[in-house]
Amino acid sequence: MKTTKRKPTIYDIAMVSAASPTTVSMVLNGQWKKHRIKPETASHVLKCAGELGYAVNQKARALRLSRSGLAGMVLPHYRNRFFAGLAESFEAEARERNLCPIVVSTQRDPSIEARVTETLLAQQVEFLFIAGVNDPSPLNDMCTAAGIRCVNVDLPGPKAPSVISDNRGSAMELTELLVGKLQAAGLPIDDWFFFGGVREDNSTRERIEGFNATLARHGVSLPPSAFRCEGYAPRIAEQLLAERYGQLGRLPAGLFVNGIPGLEGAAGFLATLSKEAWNSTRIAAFDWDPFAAQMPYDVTMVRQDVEALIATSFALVDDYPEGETPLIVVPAKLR
Amino acid sequence: MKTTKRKPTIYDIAMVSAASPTTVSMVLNGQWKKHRIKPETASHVLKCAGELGYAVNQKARALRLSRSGLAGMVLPHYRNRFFAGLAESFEAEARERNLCPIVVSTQRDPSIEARVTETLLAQQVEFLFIAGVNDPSPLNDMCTAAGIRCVNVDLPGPKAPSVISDNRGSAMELTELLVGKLQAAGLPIDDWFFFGGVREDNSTRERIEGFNATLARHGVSLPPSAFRCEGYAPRIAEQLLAERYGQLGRLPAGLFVNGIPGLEGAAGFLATLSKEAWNSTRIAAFDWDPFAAQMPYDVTMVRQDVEALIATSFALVDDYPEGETPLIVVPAKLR
DNA sequence: CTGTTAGCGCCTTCAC
DNA sequence: GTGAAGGCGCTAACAG
Repeated sequence: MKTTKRKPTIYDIAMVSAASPTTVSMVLNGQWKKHRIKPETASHVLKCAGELGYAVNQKARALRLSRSGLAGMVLPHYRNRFFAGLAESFEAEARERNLCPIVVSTQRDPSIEARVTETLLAQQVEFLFIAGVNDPSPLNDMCTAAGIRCVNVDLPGPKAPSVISDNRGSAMELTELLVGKLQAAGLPIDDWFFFGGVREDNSTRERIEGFNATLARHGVSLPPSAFRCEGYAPRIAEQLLAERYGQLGRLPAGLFVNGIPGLEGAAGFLATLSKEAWNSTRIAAFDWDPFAAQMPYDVTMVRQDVEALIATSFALVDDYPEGETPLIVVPAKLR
Repeated sequence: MKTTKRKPTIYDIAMVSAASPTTVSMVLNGQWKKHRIKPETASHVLKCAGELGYAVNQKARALRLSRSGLAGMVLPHYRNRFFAGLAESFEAEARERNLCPIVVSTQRDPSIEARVTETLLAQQVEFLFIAGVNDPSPLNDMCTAAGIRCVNVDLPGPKAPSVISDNRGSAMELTELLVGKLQAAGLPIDDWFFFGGVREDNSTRERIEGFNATLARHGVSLPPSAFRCEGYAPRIAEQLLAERYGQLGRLPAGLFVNGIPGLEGAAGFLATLSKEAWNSTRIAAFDWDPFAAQMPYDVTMVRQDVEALIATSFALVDDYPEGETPLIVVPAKLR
């Protein structure tokens, strides 16, 4: 076994195969047909390359072609099915296009978001997808400054094209479904608690709007106290729900959990209750989790269509609306 | 706002700041102190760089220095807390070292595993961590052929240094704990079903050994029929459990679920049962999931120490045991 | 059909 | 203190 320290280059292959570097390069790129290189030469070169264990140095190729072959994506973390799905769809689609996916998590920390974006841009990624950050605009600015295309995924921003889920529509559908369940169970339809997420976030705002719109159609209007959106941490949701329970002396009939981390927290509190308590409530949640679906209480979740989100984003970078920042809305699915 | 197509280079900065490319390079690398460049020159260069929105081209730097600044990791997916945790710990640690993390998922598909590894090697990653693949050895060979260090994370292999969780020890602890719970509840300690995972996998083998060893200490020996390890898919686990339930007409007293996807499937079947059924069983599982922890039945999970796994792996690439392939075992935590 | 040449953007000796 | 020159590995004109 050769234990050469240095990796073989096309010059090594040229040496061994007694061809010129150019010939080797063309053969390796499969362009030898076009340049009418003798098949025997080609196969000989290929054989030598194989024996040397040659692999292109993408760095050098990238420098020469000024195409890195890298596709970048930033997202907050992988700890739930939504972001995990985004990451996996992104990777699959990138591979499909012979790009190397680089996805990096930011923990929703603006300073990490900036650093990561900088790193990715320095690596000359061919485009950047931005998901679940605090505010996409500064990152969008960094990209345009570097002349790199970017698209905001699932959170809109004025500085770049955005692809988002139909949060408003899904919230309406979900609420409608829950109202039906409450009525069927003989439970009141005007006794709700909406919690989790961040009020300023577009998705939260849209979901609240959809929720309210559907309730309004049923003649229900909720007081501000029925809404508590104070962050993504499960712990917060758990406390908020416990607090609400303390105030009412029971669970609200309808629980609208804005975000799966919130449901995680809520589950912690619900686990302390009895079956009777569970029977008197119906739960709606964004997004979807396989374990949550097996809980002993009634919970209906919305699964965002991550494949569509990613596919649409890729279509967008292919056909980039230079200068414009359209907002594309993708429907979600109910579970 | 400048909308130059081409990204600025150090030559652009040299032009604007009226210094030479060398000076610019040294300033940008923070080596100007060492080269006794005038502070005013330095700050002026820095200012110009900022105004131009300059960012180093890592491709070019990598080519020149033959250091890519990239750290690679492959894993099967992000859909559970174990792999999500591995990915996030890896990223954090890589960032700590000013490396750009590239983690790619393979869906446990050997052909994707090979392709991904090839891609990562072509990108000149400085080292590669390999987790949750089918068989690490071919990938290890690719790495050594390319002269790139690699370490197997949580699955050992003879071709590279490996860092794994103490599956045997944790399984023993977990089993001991479950036996205690069964005894306390007046349930039999010789009525078990062990399912999920893949028999050939090292982790499964180790867990079975630990499980059996602890039971043996309690004078219990299980028939082969008590073990069913036929894959990682939740669906399979669900079927196996349902089947076993059908055979016995009830749940086994002790359920040992090998892998969180298995628990996901098991949850699906358990959800169809009554509270009485739940009360007559105690569940043990690898690994940990926040929702599973809130289930209405008794489940004890092992949380693998992903931070330690990653930290140990990084230590290993720093101080690489050239030629040797040690096996380092890291303890896990019970929950 | 194949070889020569000139960079891609950056860093690092070595002169001045 | 600063600048000039060469080359990392690869590719795409051009010449032969």
